[in-house]
Amino acid sequence: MGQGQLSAVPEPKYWHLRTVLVRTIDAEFSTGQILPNERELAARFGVARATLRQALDQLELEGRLVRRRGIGTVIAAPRVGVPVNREEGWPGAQRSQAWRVVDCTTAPATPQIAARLGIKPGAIVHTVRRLRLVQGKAMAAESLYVPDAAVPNLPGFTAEGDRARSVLRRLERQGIDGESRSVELGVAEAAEAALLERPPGTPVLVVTTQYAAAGKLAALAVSTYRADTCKLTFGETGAVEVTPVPADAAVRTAS
Amino acid sequence: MGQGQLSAVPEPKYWHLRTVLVRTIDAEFSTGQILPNERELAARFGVARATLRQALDQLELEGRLVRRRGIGTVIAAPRVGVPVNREEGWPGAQRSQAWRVVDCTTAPATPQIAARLGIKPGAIVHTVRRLRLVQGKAMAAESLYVPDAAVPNLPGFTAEGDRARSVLRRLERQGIDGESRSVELGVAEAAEAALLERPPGTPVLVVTTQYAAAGKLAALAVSTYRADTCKLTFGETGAVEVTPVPADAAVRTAS
DNA sequence: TAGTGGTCTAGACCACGAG
DNA sequence: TCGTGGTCTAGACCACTAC
Repeated sequence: MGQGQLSAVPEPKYWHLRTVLVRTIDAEFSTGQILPNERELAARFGVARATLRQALDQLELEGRLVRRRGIGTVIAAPRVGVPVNREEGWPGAQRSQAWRVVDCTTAPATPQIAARLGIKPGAIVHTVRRLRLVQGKAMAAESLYVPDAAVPNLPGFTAEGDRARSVLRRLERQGIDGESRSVELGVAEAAEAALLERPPGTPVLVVTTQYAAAGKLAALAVSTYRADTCKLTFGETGAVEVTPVPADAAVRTAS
Repeated sequence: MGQGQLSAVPEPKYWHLRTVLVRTIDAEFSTGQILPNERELAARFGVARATLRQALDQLELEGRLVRRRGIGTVIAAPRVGVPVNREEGWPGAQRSQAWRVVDCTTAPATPQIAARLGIKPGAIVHTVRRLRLVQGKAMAAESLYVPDAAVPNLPGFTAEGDRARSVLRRLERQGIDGESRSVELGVAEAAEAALLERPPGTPVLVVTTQYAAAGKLAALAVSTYRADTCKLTFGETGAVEVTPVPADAAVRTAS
């Protein structure tokens, strides 16, 4: 691993440092390998540790590095392509082991949720929290909001696991007419962060899905995907699979 | 604006500070207003400026704040919903003023691009860079890679504006059979950052689209959307528009 | 010129993981 | 116990904007 000596350029040190590190990583390191520790790297490049960390922050945001306290900074595996579509996301897809129910609550809707569901504030809403596992790892946490009116006359279960299953089965049975989605950047709050086994503030891709059935909004799903390890994929009709998924990044840089 | 006094909790100061700031902003500030300056805020909450900045970093990542050097920290407007679909993205949609061509180059493909296009390295590829304007502001920068084989016998224009138009018109005429997309988090490199009028390292949503025509990959688009101001929307068939876009955030918190 | 956010430093201590 | 990354501090200087 080269020595460095940042030239006196008008760009910030941490940005130049990032560029140098990208080159070094691509050339001399491979997935799973551990970088020298931060204090040594900082010394090697002649910068303060905080400045080095600023560069590492960037690389972590890009999914190139994972930093583990007590372990070190390791080269991350390429991001996992996670299909986001009706088959994968809709509660009906119980057959695919993609989602695992965490818990389920039934309560009057908060004003915000009511507004987004298009129902009266205070109307009963079931909230099913689920966890999406990919290759055995928690990749996304979801809150699925279902107006009680959309799944009327639920059996009077007491166990929340039973109610969750009941709600999901109802949705599955009635099917959906369509869905509309949005994706934006967010940070994981405490609860989500815990489910995703990450610290609070972890960047996430927030996927908001509206499921329509019988001309009404049947459910609203807010899913937070780990931005460090996930690449959301949206397959579409008629698409031709050409690329056998080449390496991974470095392509945007190569424009 | 309240005084603060961070309680001695086991969570990091900057995270607690973020929570306090979120509440304060939601309660006492509205879009466009300017927060007290960083030095004063730090003093008010009894923390170092760096710690305060860590909290502000989070809020900026969430799109709640925009910090302008020489001006101050202002409350950001809600994110703009940006439609991402065939009508908006496909070069054929010249009628919509969404995209503006920046430049166009014709050159042998780099190994990375060749691999992703499923062509031989060194084969000729046209690269059209475009800028997506929403409400007059630059929201996304795109590199559209088109194998020369997909648009054969282009007229021998010299001006790159003409060649760009020519390539796009060809694509438009032949139409597409389908497309497949992926979305992931990235940071803006120097060139993209300049187009987006943001500093290098700005977080972006990277949308990669494969356009298929006649059973082959006709084009590959890599678009980088400003993560701070954009919410990507994917409209779908049969979807029911229920929400008239309520306020904005704060809903995920309210789960 | 004065005020803002952006960068950078040198140091300290803490929390976690492995031995 | 030791080494790692995570947090926090107090201060300095720079770059940009407005006046």
